[in-house]
Amino acid sequence: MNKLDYDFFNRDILLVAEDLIGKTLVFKNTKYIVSELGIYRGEEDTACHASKGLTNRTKILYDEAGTIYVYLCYGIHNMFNIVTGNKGQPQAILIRGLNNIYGPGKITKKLGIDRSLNGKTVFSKDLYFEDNKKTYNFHRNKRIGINYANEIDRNRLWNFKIEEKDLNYG
DNA sequence: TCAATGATTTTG
DNA sequence: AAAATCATTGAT
Repeated sequence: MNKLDYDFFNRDILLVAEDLIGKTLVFKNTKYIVSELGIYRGEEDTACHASKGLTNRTKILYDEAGTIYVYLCYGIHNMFNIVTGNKGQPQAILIRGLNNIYGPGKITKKLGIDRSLNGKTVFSKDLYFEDNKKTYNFHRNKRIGINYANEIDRNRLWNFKIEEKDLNYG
């Protein structure tokens, strides 16, 4: 019905991110509002894992739109990303907030998402996104945790966030 | 402000 | 083969 399809994700990541913030993630029949996300856009983005080119780890970013990219950060936290854009164009959206839970590692811990989902897609029965026909007010902030990137990329407003007070479920 | 904790990447 | 680097979090 309102399931977000391949064409939705097969666009430039900035367009996808604008539309994905505030949409619903359906994971194992439970619904969550996407309340915060981060954008990592191509080899030119020094904050993006693909800035070092194609490696065994980053090759997943070059895959089809809608592919899931999960990697382990700091040996503890699984990071849940969705690949966007044309195949061969390494872009991914990091899901940083669901409902009032903010923090990419907290989300995957709560939902039980780990690297076994790496390479799967967001077009499955257990995991997909849908349009809830609602609009939310959100803010554009600097990305978090990317001090290793150059100044231009550090200053990009590629973190989108819906404040908790602006969330309404129902 | 700092330790936990391990896959990935580089040779610091 | 060894060291450094992390898209973080929760506890001091």
